[in-house]
Amino acid sequence: MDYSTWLSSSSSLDHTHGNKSNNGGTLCLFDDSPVRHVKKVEELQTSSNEVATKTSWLNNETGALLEELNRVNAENKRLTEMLTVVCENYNELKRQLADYMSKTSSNEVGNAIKKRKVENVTVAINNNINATTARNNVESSSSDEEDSCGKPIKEEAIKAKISRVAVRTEASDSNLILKDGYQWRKYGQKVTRDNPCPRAYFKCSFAPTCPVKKKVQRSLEDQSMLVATYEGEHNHAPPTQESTSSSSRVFNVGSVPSNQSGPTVTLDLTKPKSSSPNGIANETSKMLNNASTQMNKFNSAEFQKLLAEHMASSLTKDPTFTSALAAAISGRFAHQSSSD
DNA sequence: CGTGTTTGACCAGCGC
DNA sequence: GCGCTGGTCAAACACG
Repeated sequence: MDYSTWLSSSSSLDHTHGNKSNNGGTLCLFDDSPVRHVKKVEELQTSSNEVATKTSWLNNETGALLEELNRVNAENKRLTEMLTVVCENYNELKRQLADYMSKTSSNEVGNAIKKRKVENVTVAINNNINATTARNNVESSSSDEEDSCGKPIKEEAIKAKISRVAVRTEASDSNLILKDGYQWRKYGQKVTRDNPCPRAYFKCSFAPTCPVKKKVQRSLEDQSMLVATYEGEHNHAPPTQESTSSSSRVFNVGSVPSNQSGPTVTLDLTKPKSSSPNGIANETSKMLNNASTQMNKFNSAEFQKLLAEHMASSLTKDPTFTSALAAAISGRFAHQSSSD
């Protein structure tokens, strides 16, 4: 909205003579007694001053917001650069780990290393990669993983995007259902050897169109933690919140909990120790998730919407501005009606 | 009656 | 080959 045109229009009144103005055409306001003319002129002058003050304030506010926007953009750029560096470091670490694992397997255990154990390592690597990059749309580089013998690892293990999420729940809560925005169909439950707590098997309810599966099991160390292992990627959008809001536990993988009193949502960062490359990578992925969340917040349409709302709110909440605006509008209407 | 869950049976991979 | 284990199937069941 361009208040300056209204301002110039208001200031074009002929105050000194209290008479008809040919260029503005605000005739009807001044076809009255001289005393009332003076009063109206004074009122309009006051309104005009208020609008001018408000415009000045608006300009300052806009400048401040633009400055903030520039600052956020610069920070965004800096974080992107950091992200690139961290990804490069992580890839280097992963390569060193692979080298170390292959050396270890050939030197210490030789060719007798078990295929299942190698697969476990692969899964661990995939976990870290997915935790680090899932929200940044960086492709997993694990597709060329090979075992100690140089053979390609089982195709499912490579193709399936595996990620692991730990969610804190009530220890007394016996069911293994946790809502993550998608709908799941349970197709099995099994007690595994290494954990007395049963493991539940779920398929995406869009199966077979959507191949995603998940396994949910209580953590052996902390039974209040539900560990969900996801395999594959959804090829469809999650159902609307309305359709899934019946559950008490709704979370987003890798996101900041929206409610402080809600469940603690973490990626499963507990397994590898921080002194190991995996541990470092996990710490990195944790930082990246936070950074990514912040970046997304500033870049999102939601943030822009909030910005616009903040500006609108700042204007409408100011009583002097609204009265000045009303006066200016009434003056404008008078201006138009007189020119007709 | 349709949909989702439960649970015992079955299968495949692996180690011995 | 056999047993163990994890994963899946499918009939029975529960529920709205």
